[in-house]
Amino acid sequence: MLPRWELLNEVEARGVRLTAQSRALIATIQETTTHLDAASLLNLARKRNPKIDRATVYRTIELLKKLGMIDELDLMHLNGEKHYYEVKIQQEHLHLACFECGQILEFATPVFERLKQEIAAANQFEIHVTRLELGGLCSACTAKKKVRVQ
Amino acid sequence: MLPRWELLNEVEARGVRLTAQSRALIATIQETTTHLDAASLLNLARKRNPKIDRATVYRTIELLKKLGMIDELDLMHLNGEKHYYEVKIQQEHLHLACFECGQILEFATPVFERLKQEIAAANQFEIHVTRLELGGLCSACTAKKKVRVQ
DNA sequence: GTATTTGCAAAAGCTTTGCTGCAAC
DNA sequence: GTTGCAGCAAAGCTTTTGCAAATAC
Repeated sequence: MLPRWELLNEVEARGVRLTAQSRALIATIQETTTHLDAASLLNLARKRNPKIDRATVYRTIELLKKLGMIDELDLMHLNGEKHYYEVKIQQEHLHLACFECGQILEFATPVFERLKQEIAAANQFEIHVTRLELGGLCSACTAKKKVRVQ
Repeated sequence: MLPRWELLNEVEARGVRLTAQSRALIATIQETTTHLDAASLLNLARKRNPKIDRATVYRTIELLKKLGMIDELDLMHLNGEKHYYEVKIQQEHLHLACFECGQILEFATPVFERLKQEIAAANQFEIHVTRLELGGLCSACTAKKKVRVQ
């Protein structure tokens, strides 16, 4: 795993004061390695602090987004319109969503970095956030499909 | 402008029967060059056929998506959670969304094609849909920011 | 004591769905 | 006469917001 933000330390290092609730939420995001949506995050964080409210979840997510410490994903809207969150890691990566089995693959390559540089240069665009998502069939589901066709 | 689907012809060529309503909707999508959301599409299409309903808009969009003739965009959710639609063109391109002025830039480059090939090969993934969106500041807004800072 | 942040509940925004009736062949 | 699509209205899902009460310092 590539280096991720140490969320709690980083946030407080920036002078933001945290309450018990947002601390529980941030700790939950930190230790969870799957892609969390707001509802799942709420459920998990309530194990640490049962009185957390939905509104606090969204407000904490908003904070972490503003600080640039988490990324918001759509994951091709495979399961409705909700958003997913992940701690930013140093190396930008992309998400492959399988329409068949719902699996999410992550992939990083230097070509992506180069592409970003080209985009920024060609358009004089200052890139803050990147979201590259691809939908299709993972290798397992492609294989299954071929069997079916034969 | 790169070649786009001739939506009406193409859809009917695939044996789909269209009603006056979906025909009006598809014609509207065809001739509109900006990124349309469902509500704007409805408003525009009603000029051709005033009795179109919202549900028909969504059902027609669904059809075109399934046929792979339009792409669905989020445009970094600059204006809420709605989706935007555009007729697919042969060359894949990406969208740059300016957080400051809301402008959407489009950009195409062979590097993106190469990246997709690499992704497909490395993951044995059959890519059906691609969504690359970048958020940040366009050149004008970057310039303004610099002036302010000086 | 003052300034924030929370919880609650309600609203908002966008999309989907069930059902009845209309339309197409 | 069947089959299916449209319109309508309601519901659904996720996110946002206003406000009074609670919390942090």
